[in-house]
Amino acid sequence: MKLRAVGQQPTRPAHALKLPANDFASVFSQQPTEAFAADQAIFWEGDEAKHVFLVAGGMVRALRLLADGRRVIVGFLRAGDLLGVSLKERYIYTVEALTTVTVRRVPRCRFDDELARQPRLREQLFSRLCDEMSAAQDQTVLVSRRSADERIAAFLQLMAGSGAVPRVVDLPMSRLDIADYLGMTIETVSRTITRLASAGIISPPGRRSIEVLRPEALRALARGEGFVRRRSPATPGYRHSPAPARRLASQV
Amino acid sequence: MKLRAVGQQPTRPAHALKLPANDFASVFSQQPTEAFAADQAIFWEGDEAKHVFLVAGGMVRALRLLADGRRVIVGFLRAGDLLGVSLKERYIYTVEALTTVTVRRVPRCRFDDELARQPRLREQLFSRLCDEMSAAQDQTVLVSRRSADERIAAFLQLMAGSGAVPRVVDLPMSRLDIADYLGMTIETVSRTITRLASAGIISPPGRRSIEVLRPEALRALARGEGFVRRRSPATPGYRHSPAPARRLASQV
DNA sequence: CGGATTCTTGAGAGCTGTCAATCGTTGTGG
DNA sequence: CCACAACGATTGACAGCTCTCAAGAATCCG
Repeated sequence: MKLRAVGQQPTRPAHALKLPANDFASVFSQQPTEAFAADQAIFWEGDEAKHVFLVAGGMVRALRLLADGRRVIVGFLRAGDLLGVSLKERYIYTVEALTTVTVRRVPRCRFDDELARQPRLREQLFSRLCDEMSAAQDQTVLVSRRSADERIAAFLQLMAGSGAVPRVVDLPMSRLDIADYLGMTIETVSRTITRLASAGIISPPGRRSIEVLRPEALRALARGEGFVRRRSPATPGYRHSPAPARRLASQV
Repeated sequence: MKLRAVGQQPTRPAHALKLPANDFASVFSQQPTEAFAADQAIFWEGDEAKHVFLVAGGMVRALRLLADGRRVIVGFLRAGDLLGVSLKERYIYTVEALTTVTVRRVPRCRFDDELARQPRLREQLFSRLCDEMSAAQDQTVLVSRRSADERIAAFLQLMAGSGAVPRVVDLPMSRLDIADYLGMTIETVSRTITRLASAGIISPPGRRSIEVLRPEALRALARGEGFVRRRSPATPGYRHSPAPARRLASQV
């Protein structure tokens, strides 16, 4: 099971603040790093979960494959994130290198031992699981109720990280990866990026990076405040689709 | 954090099989039950997570509200499921009674103590968290890549439970709840049920229950095998949308 | 029995997916 | 160093599924 979604800072729960810097790195630090080339699989969904991995560098995608070839990316993970904490016999998703990636691994039983031995490690793990859970639900929300504009905006924010949105956001993944994460097609991803660009919110990007011109506008979009408020929360006139869809361009 | 999705049997991981029947119930058994009427909230997203709850009877919905009133149901939980194991300071979703519900609660710190004291409780919790995670990703997959037919079929299977699909599936929740769980509108939910019914897969239901006439057909639909296989898994001709959409009726 | 609520059904529109062609980049070989 | 193939990304035209809006049926409940 992956831990800590991309873009979330490694927040420690309040009660863990004063602990010694005893984090997962220590469990893995003795292990050699292994390198994977882009698009190489690190493990597959359904494999016996014999190891737990820590991403040391680069970025990976976690995905599930449907019977007919449809693909869903359930997360992008980067340095510091854990892979394969399935706590079941088998991995629940496939993990593939997105860039060149280095990881360290420890046997599952060893990881469990450390957990049993170190209470604060448990706390950290629980905390990460919770973040993870929250991120998974965020993705569900994103994909089930938001427009293409909102999805792309939210995605850019996610990839920008949690701090102040930097001027330039790096996108190590292909359009297909983005599409499979957001539940869209590459064409719609492309069109949406173009639309946001012509609205002046982002700038016509290099292929693998995007410049954010108006962070507030992006944030507003990502939060579903697509320019117009609709009505009072919940109950009577209940809407399902995102926004009365004023054209983006009209707001520049 | 909710645990164990509806419809999943309470599988114990293999290594826990021989443990004494030392499950979460014991932690809660001393606590009095509290009752909630339908539509009453048990706790809200963002509330300080002071308690952990065990559902004793009835069914609840866990949901997230978007700023504009859009609602996403992230799970339906029933007797035996845990509520509010957030492991963070605050609950990450709202929980409301769907039917009349009884729950037991223990203070968060007490729950943590028990966890610290009882390794097998930890194992169980981890196991449940993993199931939960898996269920959350299933929902993402469902909502991001599947047609209305497939979503409803999968939903019915989920509500039917994991055993042999019973003849009659009970649906304690409203169409709106179903819609908000599946990322659709009530109209589409309704139309889809009608369509499945006229295809002879289910029978024109009572409002809150559905009879499954052809479990295999339902299962095939739910698994994305919507009657036609498309092409070889993954790679070249990569499709995003569910199916070449032969009319359902044509297969009766 | 009557009002209110929920669900169903209908007509139409819109957003996103599909198919397809073009553009631009990357990488290879002459 | 340039030509060209291969691939990814963009753009266009069109279709389709689901949403919106609206009205009517069914059910619930007082």
